[in-house]
Amino acid sequence: MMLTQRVQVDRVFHALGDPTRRAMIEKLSEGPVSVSKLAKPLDITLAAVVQHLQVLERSGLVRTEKVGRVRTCSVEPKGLTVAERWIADRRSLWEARFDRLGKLLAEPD
Amino acid sequence: MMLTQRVQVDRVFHALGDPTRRAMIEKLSEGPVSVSKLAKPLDITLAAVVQHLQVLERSGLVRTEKVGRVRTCSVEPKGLTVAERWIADRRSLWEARFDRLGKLLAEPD
DNA sequence: TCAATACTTAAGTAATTGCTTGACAATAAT
DNA sequence: ATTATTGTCAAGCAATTACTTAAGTATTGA
Repeated sequence: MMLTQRVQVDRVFHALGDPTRRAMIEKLSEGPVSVSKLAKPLDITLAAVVQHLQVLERSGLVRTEKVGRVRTCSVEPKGLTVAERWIADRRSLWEARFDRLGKLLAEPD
Repeated sequence: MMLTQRVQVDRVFHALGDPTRRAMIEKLSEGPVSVSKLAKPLDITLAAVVQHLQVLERSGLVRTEKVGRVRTCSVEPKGLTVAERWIADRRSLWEARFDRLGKLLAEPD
């Protein structure tokens, strides 16, 4: 199912907006870990971590897979790409503006 | 005044976490505008826009200057760089992991 | 000078969010 | 078979956040 870009951007930036969730992504960038190992350094309950994990999964930033009783979490590179592209798009817009401004100053009427 | 990176990252991603604030940045990417012009398409009150603007300014994503009675807002490129770098750092970490995994698979003990 | 414009500020409200507790299910270890 | 581990789910609470209203200030225009 192909979600609109807008909704994807909304979810990704909302997910990245919370410092605990970013800390989780930072940890996962080093490699996949189980939910409880992910929770250990976070001084919140496991239940809270699971809730953050749901937000991260729905955003596409994290992928999880359960085998036996342990769920293993890992970063989903494509998720971060959504955020990267949004930022790059903004940058290209103001850079284009900056270029036009430069030309205008260089070649005054 | 040199803020710690962590606080900057917190503020930037918190600011980007709200869809209205992103819409404001999208508009500002096209060029500087006054507060009231920025507010026009946003179907919230001017006061609410000013509050979002304060968040954006404190995050370093937006810069404003008041001349006469009109405050002109523009994007601050350096702000987006903070977010870009955080993402790039995550990416480099899991790419390094991916490389090690590749070598491990290519040259089995 | 009087009115309109362009914000600003403070206070309060409503919605969202992050978190906890407690009960539960499934799997693994002894 | 019990017991411990690992995670899930639902309900509710507390803090934060987004927003509004209402009153005010400073600047510009007629």
